[in-house]
Parts: sequence; C-alpha cells; structure tokens
Amino acid sequence: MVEYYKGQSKHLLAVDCVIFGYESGELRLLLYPRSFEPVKGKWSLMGGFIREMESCEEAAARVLLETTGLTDIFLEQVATFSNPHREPGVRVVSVAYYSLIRIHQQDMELLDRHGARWWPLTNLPELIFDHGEMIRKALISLQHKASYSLAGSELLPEKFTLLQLRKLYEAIYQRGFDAGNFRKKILSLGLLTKTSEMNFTESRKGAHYYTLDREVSDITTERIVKF
Amino acid sequence: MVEYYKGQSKHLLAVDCVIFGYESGELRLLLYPRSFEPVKGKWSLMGGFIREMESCEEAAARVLLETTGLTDIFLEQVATFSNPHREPGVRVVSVAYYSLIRIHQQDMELLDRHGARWWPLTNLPELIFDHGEMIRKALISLQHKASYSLAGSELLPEKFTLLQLRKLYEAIYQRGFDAGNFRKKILSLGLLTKTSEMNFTESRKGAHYYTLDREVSDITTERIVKF
DNA sequence: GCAAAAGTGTTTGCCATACACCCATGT
DNA sequence: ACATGGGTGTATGGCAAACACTTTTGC
Repeated sequence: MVEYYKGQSKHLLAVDCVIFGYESGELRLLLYPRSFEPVKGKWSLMGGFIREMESCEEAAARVLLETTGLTDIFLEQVATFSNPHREPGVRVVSVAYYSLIRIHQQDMELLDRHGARWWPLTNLPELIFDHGEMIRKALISLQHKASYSLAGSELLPEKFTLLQLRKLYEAIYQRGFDAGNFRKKILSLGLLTKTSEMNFTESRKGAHYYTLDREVSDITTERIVKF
Repeated sequence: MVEYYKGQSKHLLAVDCVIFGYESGELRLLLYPRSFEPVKGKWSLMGGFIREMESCEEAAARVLLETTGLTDIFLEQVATFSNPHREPGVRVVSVAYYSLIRIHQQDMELLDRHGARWWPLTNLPELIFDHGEMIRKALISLQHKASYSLAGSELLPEKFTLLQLRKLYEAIYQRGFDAGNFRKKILSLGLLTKTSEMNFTESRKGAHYYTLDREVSDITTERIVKF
C-alpha cells in the first residue's frame, strides 16, 4: 500500500484569508503589504503555509490568530487555487478562506506590526497573484451566507440597530434595500430581540438596539435575500 | 525570497471525482472498489495525485479521461478536505470535484478494467474515508447548479422529453415536481427548442423531444428551483 | 373502459416591491 | 420649518403551488 504513495509529487500548500470587517457603513478587507520581491509593495491577503499535521482550517485559524490576535472566528472555505503559475518562481497551491470579524475588537498593535491596513471593499489596491479572484469568490460566498443566515452577528457589535444591519446588507450585496421592507422582513424571521436600549447617534428620534438570539441564529432555512 | 519557502512542509495532494450519471430515472455515481489495504473491498471515488506542474482541475480531467475515456466533461470544484487523519497512515489533502456525464456514451471496457460500477445515489455502498461527505457536498453543489442553469444538458442525451428532464430534477432534488407546473416553468425560460421528433416509449400519446439552445443555456439568472 | 402521460388552463395565496404616511427631534 | 431616520400600513403584481380537465392510445 505504501508503494502506492511513493514517487508522487509533494506540494507546498498554503491558506489565504479574506478577512471581512465592517466599519462606517462599508465592508472592509484586511490586507498587508508584501515586503519582499517579487511584487514587493503590492498588497496581499493574510496567508501562511500548512504544517505537517494541520488541517487547512486549523492553519487559517492560526493565521488569523497570528495577525489579529482573535480566536473563535467564523471561518469558511471558499475554494482552492492551484494554477501551477499562480505564483511566480515557485509552485504553491492555496486554499482560500473567508472570515468575519469586528474591526474594533482586534489587536491594533499586532496589525501595525504587520503593516496591515483595512481597505474598503469598493476601493481595493492592486493585489498580488490571484488574490483579487479569491476576494471576488469570497464575497459571493458571503452573499450566500447572508442570504440564509443573519451575517450581522459576526460583523456587527452585540447590539445593533436595524439601520446598521441594513447598511451592512447593502454593503454585502452592493445595492440598496427599502428601509420599511427590510425591517419587516428581518423582524418576521423572529431572530432578533428588541432591547430597551436606544441609539441616538444616527437619528433624531432614536432607534432601538436589537440583539441576535444565539440559539436560532443559523437554523433559518428561509431566504433573507433572493440571490 | 526563496528562503521564505524553505523549511515548509510539502504535502501529498490529490483529487477525488464525484461522477454523476443519470439512467432509468435515477442519479448514479461511478465508484470503484479499493483493491488494497487498508479498507480493501470498500468502494471509493475515482481519484489521483496531482503532478508537479498540473492544476487540480487538470488532474481531475485526467482522472476522468483515464477512467471513463471522456474529454470535455463538465467539472466543478466542490471543496478541499484536509483533516490530517482523513486517510489512515498517510497524510493526503484532497480536492473534490464533481462532474456530469452521459452514462451510455462512455468507454464500458475501460470501466470494467477498473472494476468500476454505477451505483444509485439513493443506495450507495459503504465508502472509504470521507468520500461520503464529498458526495454529500457534491450533491448540494449540483443542486445549486441545477437551480440556475439547466443541468440536463450534461446528463441527458441531446434530445430529451420534458418527462425525462423532470425525472432528472426530481432525482437531483430528491423530491417530486408537479408535472404541469414544471413544464410551464421550464418552457418559460425560453432555453428549449421543441423538435418534431417524438418519443413513444414512455407514454401512449407520445412526447415531443426538446433540445437545449446552446448559446443561452447558461446565461440564465432566473431561478429554476427555489433553493 | 381504464390507466398513464401529454399538454393546457384556472384559482389561490403568498410575498417582494413600491410607496404613502405619521412620529420624534436636532438644527 | 424642515430634513432625517424610526416605524407602520397598504396596494399591486408576479409567481409558485394545487389542481381540474382534455387528449391520446396501448392494454
């Protein structure tokens, strides 16, 4: 049996993380500048190699911990990129993941040490290799996730207003939603609990904060957004 | 720059192909029996290792060619499986693909040489490793594909009746569809051309054969099946 | 005549979308 | 007073689902 595996090529295997955050009404991506040639100066996703006895998911979680200091992050596989020439000079197969984090809850110092920066999704810099393609596919995955579960839990703070949630969905789908219809649709799912606390920073009248009911948050089979 | 890659672990990288076929009203999968230990005798997806300068997609196409003799097959990535213990004794990361082929148009002799057999999706044998999980995810991917494009083109012959197409969709989604509503929905897409030829083997009255308009077959953004 | 699929038509109810409208309040 | 978001209500159109009904023909 072992003979069967002998003589097979072995490959460098990496993960790249598309890290979504949300701030001031727009989706952002965490990128860091490549500090060595080739393509020095261009921006890159956070990545790292997969170790001997580590799953890709574990590697992605490790990369996230190393760069943001966060654990227990939502993480989902996007796709594997294996074009032999995707990286010049060396052959690396990379598994892309995307994750959702709350921008303000991370370790800023750690970010600075890597030179990392949050870039608005709608205005990204030039990226190395096929990282642009990874981001494109990751956004589609995120749109899917948000269509059958409330993506807000991972990207918004514990308590959020319906305006904040709507703006988030508008950022994810890059289109507008009717305020009244969005409110009714979301509330009809029965996933949110209205708190007595209110937010007055975004409107004169004040908007109630809502929280997500953990237990039911992902059971939804109903469609939130047609997609 | 090269130093950066030194000292990184290299991994055995494989593809596994979930090969869907369609015959006598049911979806089938092409499996072959494992002829060596461990888990000798259990059934397995078609797979193979990725070569030095080959993409995963190319490897999957090669495996398909070697086992079925077919080229130009629809092929789509499902996911990458990387649990370090997914295969006993050796660490192999595997990228799963699914493909759609016409059962009768393949090289039967080649299949026999591999001991391969078509198994009904609803009654699969015991499978090695995580191949059952791969199949489960592949079916979900197929359901997605069939929800926004006519999956019939790859699985059915050139000309097919609406009954055949409906039975195919029922097999893919493992539920029934109302005959009248299905007909109206599909025809309203404007993707099918009615031919003058008719099929009398499945009904007394005879059913028109339809063909798929190649040019428009995948442009559909409309939903065929709510999913 | 019966069964079974082909093929067409009708009815119903849900739901997305559009939009009107009042409320509260800081400027 | 007015602009802005909060929050509620209503009208409309499209479409999915259920189902009735007629046609054809081998048994």
